[in-house]
Amino acid sequence: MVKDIMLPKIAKVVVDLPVEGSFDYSIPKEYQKQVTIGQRAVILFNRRKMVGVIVDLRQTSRFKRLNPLLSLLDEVPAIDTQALQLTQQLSQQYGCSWGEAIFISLPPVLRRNTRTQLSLSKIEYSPLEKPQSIFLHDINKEKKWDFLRQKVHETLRLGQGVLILVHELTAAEEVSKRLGQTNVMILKKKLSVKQELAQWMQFKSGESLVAIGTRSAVFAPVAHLGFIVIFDEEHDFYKEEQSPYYDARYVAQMRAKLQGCSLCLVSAAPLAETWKEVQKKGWEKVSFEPDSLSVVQVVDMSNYNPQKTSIISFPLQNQIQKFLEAKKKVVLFMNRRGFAALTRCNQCGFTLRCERCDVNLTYLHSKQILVCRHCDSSRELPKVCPHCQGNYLKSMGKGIEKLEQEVAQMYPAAKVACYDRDNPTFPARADIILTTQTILSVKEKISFDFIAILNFDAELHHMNYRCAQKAFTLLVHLRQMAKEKLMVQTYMRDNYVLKSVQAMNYEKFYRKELQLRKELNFPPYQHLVILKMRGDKEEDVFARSQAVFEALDQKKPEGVRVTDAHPDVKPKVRDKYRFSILLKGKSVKVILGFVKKVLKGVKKKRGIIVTVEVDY
DNA sequence: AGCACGCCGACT
DNA sequence: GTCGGCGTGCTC
Repeated sequence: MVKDIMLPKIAKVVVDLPVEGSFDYSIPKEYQKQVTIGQRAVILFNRRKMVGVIVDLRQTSRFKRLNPLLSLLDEVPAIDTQALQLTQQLSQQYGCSWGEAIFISLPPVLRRNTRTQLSLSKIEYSPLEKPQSIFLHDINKEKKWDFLRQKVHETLRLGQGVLILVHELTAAEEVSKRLGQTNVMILKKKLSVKQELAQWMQFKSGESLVAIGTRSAVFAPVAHLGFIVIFDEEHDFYKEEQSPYYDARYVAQMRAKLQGCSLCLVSAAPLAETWKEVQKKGWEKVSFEPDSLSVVQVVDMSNYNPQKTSIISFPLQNQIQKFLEAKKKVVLFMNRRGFAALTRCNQCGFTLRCERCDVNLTYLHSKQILVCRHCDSSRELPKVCPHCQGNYLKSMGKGIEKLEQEVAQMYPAAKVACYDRDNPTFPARADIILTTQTILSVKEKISFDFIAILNFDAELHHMNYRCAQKAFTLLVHLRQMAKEKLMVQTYMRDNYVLKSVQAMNYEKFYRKELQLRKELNFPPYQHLVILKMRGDKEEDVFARSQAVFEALDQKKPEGVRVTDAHPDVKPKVRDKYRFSILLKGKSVKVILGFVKKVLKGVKKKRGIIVTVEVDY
């Protein structure tokens, strides 16, 4: 009888909805002995059958009438207490409900009404001595792998697990190969329900001790986690594209702290945020003798190409000739995909545009189609002008496919090919490769004799506080990939990004970059919360944004800055007009709390979706 | 998120 | 009179 009183009667349950707080359910007698925190249960929520997660157990509830738990789905908690804490922190940092955070951390199979028979790891493990935070400067390929191999080996010897995050799946294969461990599991996308479940259980049971994967792998239930590695943290791929817009790098750091495990960031050109952390928080910096460095030659285009006649300057032509004669590979880098950025009728001036996004369509010569860079929709190139039926459609604005034709004409003896997201097979046999960012995905595997960046300045002209960082990262990586020479064509030869890479002076870049971030109140000194609003009618979305802005501006707490409501970088995508408001301040928590309060107070408007993003 | 409740305009 | 639009609020 006494025992019976101690059994839990009430379960606090959260669901995958944007609602704050948990909900009380009575636990039927037959479940009271087996119920635990972290199990999933089927519940009736607002007359709907849903899957919820039990986050607490109680004896009493302040509610009179409770619905019962309909059934329990797991024998052993699907989510352990540390993972629950992690998701709670995630919800606070990225402004979603705890429930949404929990469900985003579960693999899609477990978000649904599926039963599991999980078993927990019974492997013996030794506790950690002292968790380390390591920054591994990726400037010596072989020694980098030696270091990581040894670290991973050490961790496994203690019976602890390893989590490795990569920016894309192709890199996972390479990492797995380099580590040469047997109990490695790559978290692939697009698995069958059965496979996905099997993979999840292999980590829970300790059968696999090393998880390698992209973004969502940060939640992999690796048993006795002892070591987290993040490769190339500077990639945008670590940011989730849907709400909650979490950042896997940051979540990994939260997880390391919670779990008391070691963390290692591996990067050739880390984020300024990381550089500061390493200096200020006394991270261990591991840096080896750098591999031999290629020469950097800067071509000042205002001297060599004042009339802007060709994107390939004379010095570049000379170099291409020289390398081709020596039977060496040439890579020409330009960050513009496709053939033409603009297709217009020379008779009536009609320009081919995406109706749903109001942007010019990009012509892809390789696929003979026009694509929209915002919504990815595509259509065939019309034979005649849709407006005047004339025969004068003309393409303008060079992409790498157009360049391919020009270069092929200039060097008829050379084999020329494109490598970008539209031509994704690596042209191994080409003499001259025209490429975009895509080239970075072969960074670990291939290097080239000569790389030229045709239009470096384009990298610096984005309206984003991270653009200098991105340009720096790009330059460093391309310099590493070029065995002999990196050529940079620019009109801005005195820019600090270029200067720092020329001198390979990391300190110089980060000092300047951090100073600018500080002056302009950007991360890591202050945090950014971006409010995005979208809807069908431009006036309505703007009116709502304006109303939200006014309310924010009126009640903003001390030290928080709010910008006007302005059209987004992409003002229209898929027929939805988009506006944003930016908030800056020292504490994300304070800003998010404030934003939530204000949004509750401002009148809602039908069909307008509001989302919140942090630090991007 | 989704679903009910409730309050105002044009219809058999 | 009432059907149905949409703004508001709640979900244990």
